[in-house]
Amino acid sequence: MPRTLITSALPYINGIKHLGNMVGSQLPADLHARYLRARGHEVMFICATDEHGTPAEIAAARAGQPVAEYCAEMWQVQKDLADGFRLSFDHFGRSSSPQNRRLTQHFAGRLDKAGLIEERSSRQVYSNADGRFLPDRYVEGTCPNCGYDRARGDQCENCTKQLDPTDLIEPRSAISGSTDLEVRETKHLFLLQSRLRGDLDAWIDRQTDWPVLTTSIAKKWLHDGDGLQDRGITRDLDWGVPVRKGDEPWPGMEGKVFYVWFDAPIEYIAATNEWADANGGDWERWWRTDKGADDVRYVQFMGKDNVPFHTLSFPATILGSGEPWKTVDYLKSFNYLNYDGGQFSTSQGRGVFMDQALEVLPADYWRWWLLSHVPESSDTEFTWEAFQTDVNKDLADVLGNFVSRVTKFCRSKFGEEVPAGGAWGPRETALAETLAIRLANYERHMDAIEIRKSAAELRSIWVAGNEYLQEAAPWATFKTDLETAAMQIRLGLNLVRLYAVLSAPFVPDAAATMLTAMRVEGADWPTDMAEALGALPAGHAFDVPDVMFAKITDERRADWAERFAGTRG
RNA sequence: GGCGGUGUAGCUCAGUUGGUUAGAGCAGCGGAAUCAUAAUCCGCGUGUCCGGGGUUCAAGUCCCUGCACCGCCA
Repeated sequence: MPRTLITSALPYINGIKHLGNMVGSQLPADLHARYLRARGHEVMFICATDEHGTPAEIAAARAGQPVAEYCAEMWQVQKDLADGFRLSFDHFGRSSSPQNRRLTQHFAGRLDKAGLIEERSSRQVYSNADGRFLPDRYVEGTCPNCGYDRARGDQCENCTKQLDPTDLIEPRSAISGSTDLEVRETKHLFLLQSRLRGDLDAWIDRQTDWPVLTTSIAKKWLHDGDGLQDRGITRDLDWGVPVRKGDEPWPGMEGKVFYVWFDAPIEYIAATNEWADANGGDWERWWRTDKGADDVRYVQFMGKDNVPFHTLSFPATILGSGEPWKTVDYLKSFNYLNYDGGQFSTSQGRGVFMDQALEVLPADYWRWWLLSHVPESSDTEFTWEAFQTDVNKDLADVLGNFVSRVTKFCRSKFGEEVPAGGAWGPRETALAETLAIRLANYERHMDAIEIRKSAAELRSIWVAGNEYLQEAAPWATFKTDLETAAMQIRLGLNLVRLYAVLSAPFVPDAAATMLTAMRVEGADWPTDMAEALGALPAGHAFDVPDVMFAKITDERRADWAERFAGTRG
């Protein structure tokens, strides 16, 4: 059985993600996972919250909670929302897990042994009032260049000049506002990525089937300017993985933690370990090529902003360890989803957030629209008008109405069981042939993770059912030839079953509704079209389902457009 | 400022290594049908492929340049 390991970029813990975040990682990853499971693959689908770092500490402080407690609560919130969107993770982990702490320390120890870690001293701003070192962006002050009084320590947003925190006039802590700051000498560990440049370059060169978006970003970072830079992998924080060399203490690094970008991707592995600990499975057969992972295909999903970390930093960690870990086989990256002429914005609360989306409509509406418009080759625009017309047309009119017209016609003319009699003619054979071709196209696009094309093909498959009904016109046939009408509607009911199976990766809830209505449990992916269209035999009882997709009215659309235009709340 | 991306029908987008009359869905117009969520099906598109140069027998597709919008800068 083919085995596929799928990871979605990890959502950061400090708040609820918006649809733009989800559409570029978790949602397409889920589509792929569901599809491959339906095709009989053994799938391990992993996601987790990325919990460490300063933003989490600050968010917790704002919420008046200890950071561990805050993260635990937010993890539950994100887990519930993932469930709400039917994201079918095999495990939704936490980068703060003991498994990740152990693995992160293990990798650091290995990298050190390989001579790839160096200690370097740097001068950093320390806030006495806050009792901590401040990352550059958390030092604010007046810009020496333009006089803007809210310049950040890394850059002035007003004049865009790059700054060092010590350049700022009257610097203060962005956390507490305290001006009681001093510059202290502190030591940090650096991962000597520059030494791995040749290995990484060769590794990237081998990925000939990756999207250009992915490899071009990696190449740029490898070759531009001075090339790949060594990277600080530790921070002076409390919240994080304590710096250790594997099981050993790291002299001089007491009280420091690994930088969030060092431990976060390791959580992909650790989350699988968490899964194994919780379910009694073997996680190493997914990750260690010396322990059975040789035949695993590993696919990652992420937005384009995450590509450098997954093509360079994380591979540097893995390759540098010198151990036989699995590296990514295919990296699917996405552009951005824009919201009504601008960007989705977490800080400004602009756009639709995961919790709000589920408040106004069921998951399938969002899944369908977002996946069929996923920003694969360029940025994509979300507008309420487009969302309304597309969803009403595709889901309510084309798919939902197909199910209604078939089941209701049958109930009124033949009763609630699959009618007997009649035999296929040329029209039915032609439909089966058309569907077989379209199914092959659908599979090809789904295999290649060409999501928009997959959605378009699936929609064509739905349309084919309406075309057939329109031409066959069982309501007319019924008046003159009862047997043929029975055959036609029997085929229609079988199409409902087929559509449930094929549509499940995109709209799992609607698919389940359709299968339940057809009184079918666990339908297999079709291999022979004619056979699949005869799966429901004469006499098989079914139920007429409720309207599957209520249409979005102009009033509701206008309402939402207004509600989500500005700030959350 | 540096780097990168985008600019194709009213809208959202496809357009493989340059090659026949530039495509899809939606919207719009006309028709058929009436089983169905006023739902379906069929037919209808001469769009300076952002502008300007250039390479070529041939460019939306390559090169240069200008403009506009956008992103990233650890």
